[in-house]
Amino acid sequence: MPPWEIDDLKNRKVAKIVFPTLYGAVLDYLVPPQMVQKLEPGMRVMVPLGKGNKPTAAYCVDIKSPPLTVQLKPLLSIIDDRRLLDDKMLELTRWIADYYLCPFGQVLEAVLPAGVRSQAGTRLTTVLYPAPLTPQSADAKTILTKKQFHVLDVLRQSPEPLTSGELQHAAKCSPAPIDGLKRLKLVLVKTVRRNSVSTGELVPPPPQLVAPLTLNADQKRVLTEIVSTVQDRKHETFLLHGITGSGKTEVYIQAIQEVVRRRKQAIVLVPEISLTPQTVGRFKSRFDNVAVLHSHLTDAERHRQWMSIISGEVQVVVGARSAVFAPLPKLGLIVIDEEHEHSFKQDTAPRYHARDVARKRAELLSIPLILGSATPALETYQLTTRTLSMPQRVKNLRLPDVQIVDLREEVRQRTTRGAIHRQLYRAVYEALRNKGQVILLLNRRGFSTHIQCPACGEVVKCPNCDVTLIHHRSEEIALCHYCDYQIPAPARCPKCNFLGINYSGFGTQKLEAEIKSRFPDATVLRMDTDTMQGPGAHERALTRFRNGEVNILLGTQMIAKGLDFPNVTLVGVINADTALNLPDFRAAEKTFHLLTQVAGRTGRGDKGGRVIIQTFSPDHPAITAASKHDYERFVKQELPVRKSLGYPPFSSMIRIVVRGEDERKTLEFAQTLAAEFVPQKKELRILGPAPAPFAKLRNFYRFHIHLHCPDGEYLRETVRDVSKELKVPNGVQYVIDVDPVDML
DNA sequence: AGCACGCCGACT
DNA sequence: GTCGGCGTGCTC
Repeated sequence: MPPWEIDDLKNRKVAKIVFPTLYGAVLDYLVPPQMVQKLEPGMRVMVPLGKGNKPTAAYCVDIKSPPLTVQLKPLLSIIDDRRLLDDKMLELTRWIADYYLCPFGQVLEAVLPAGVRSQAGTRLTTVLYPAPLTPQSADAKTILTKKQFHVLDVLRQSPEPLTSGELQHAAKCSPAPIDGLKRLKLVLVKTVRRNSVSTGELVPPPPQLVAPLTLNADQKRVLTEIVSTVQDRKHETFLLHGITGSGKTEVYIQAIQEVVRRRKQAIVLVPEISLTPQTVGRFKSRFDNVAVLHSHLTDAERHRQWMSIISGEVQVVVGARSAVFAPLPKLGLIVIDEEHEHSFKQDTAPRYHARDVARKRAELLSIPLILGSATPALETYQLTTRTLSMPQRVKNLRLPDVQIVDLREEVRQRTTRGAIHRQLYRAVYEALRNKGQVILLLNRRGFSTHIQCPACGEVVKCPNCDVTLIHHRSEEIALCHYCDYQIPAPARCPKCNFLGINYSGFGTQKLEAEIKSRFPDATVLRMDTDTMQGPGAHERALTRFRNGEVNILLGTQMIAKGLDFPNVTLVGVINADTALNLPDFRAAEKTFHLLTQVAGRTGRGDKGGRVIIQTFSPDHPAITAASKHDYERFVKQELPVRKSLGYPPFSSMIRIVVRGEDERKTLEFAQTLAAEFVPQKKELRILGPAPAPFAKLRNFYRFHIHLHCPDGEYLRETVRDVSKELKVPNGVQYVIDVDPVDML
């Protein structure tokens, strides 16, 4: 090979390319010389793929010098004119793919919103611009007609290239003179990407900023600790353990203000349900430029927000789970509010937990992370070294008194046939008489939750999902809450045709009916997935409640979180046991969280507040601890249980769900898969395969395998190795869930 | 994940 | 003889 060719090869670059689909592979492509200058990692490119060299969009994740020998295909073109992911984000996505055992490309697709990938709200347009002055063009100019001269002048005056239409409008001419100028090469064309909807320089009016609130002693102490870490420019994960109503949000805001003063930026993650105008408004009233990322944005809006964020205009991003990927160029702090919420775990691949991704991102950037909660997840409690406590409510408000009602006793004495027993009834009555508002929690929607034939015992179930159908009285249907299968509510037993089929069990619809009949003068509002359809429904309902138009608010767990209404003097839990008896090792923790959170909705005004919990398990540690607002006590009871059973936070866990329409084939594969892990040693424990708690869902049979190991890296490595070699039979799929939060 | 290649049944 | 069934294996 002649030396100049070797030299030529040496100067070539190889792009490492990752595909959106394509099993985890990273492929090498040659960067053509004219693209070497422009291409950077974190841009997307078009590359030829496969024998047909089909042009395919993919991600450039790295650029290297090539080995001299290998034959590589050259890439075709560059899609993006700026980097979508910087080095740290690429490192973060690589970590996610590695940790959550999913293909790199899939992570990249999840990190970049669809609207950004499609460049929604922009379109390719052909624009005209004047040719630079040359001797030839000066010559050509002498033969121009008057009209052509005018048109060229107009285009020269324009600061931006114009489309043909725009130029015709500006120069008041037909296309003819423009065509003439194009022929003379005095006007040139190019294709650019433009906003398809002119945003009309949408500069919002600067917000009326509100002054900081005065902090109490606890808040000041906590803020000082956080601020000192911000100054140190190093990573630290803080657990901000503040009881409900202790003023965590104000601490976040003032910590972020410190960050903004240092010309850095912040992300605040909240559960989607908290992304109400109320919460968002608090941030917007304190910072000049807040971007809100919620699930109701259109692709074009999200794209515009994202561009605004990556350009550095935005100080604070407030958003749900995926906002952890917001591309702030000078990120200085991440806050996760209500960090124990399960909605921070994504339930489709990549199954990442925003809390753990945030921790990694904060580590990579050497910035602090604040995890805030009144009821921290046990993982967080156990694994966080810097805990900041705020054990007092603001304005010295007291936590409400909690009374436990033993339902076994009530049922034995047959005091009522309804859902509201004596003590709760009396408490509601008194609260209403004293002009207070009431919140009632019942974690089941629908009317009756159980339809059973007393003659033959048949229970009406979903044929696709093997769960009981729920009676919805408004539409007189029996509905599956998992796949939406529905039938008209049966009057006869579908099996034996007996006419007196029984409807039993309480859902929110039935509770609403009971309240209306027993408190006919009160205004009742029901909040559950059925009544809260459509954007803004949630907020409208809460506004009515806040304005006092509603006396009693009842609903599922969506009413338990974050609401701050001073006039709520009573919270009633209709049945605390619904979550307690689920086959999930976190059942007790979930129950404790729910009860503590809902109890915190009262006692936020000067009227005080009380809580009544109806339960069949009045002695259960989760319930007694919640009734005393005693987090430490719950933790001390629960951690030893987790330890003895080898559950998180004392071990890492991976759940594998195998599903398929053929029950035998599915089980066989699950058994084969589980057997692959048996020869593994160390402290790796294998449970299953066993039928998943929802053994059949949407016509798929489901089996799960649980793997536990104190050494999480070893566990992931093992599963990675096994799944690499695995061949999966047709009609069977499996899902790997690292650090699962949902065990159903 | 797609998409090609490949090797065996029912059709013009 | 051909169209097409979906099993298996590759994609720089």
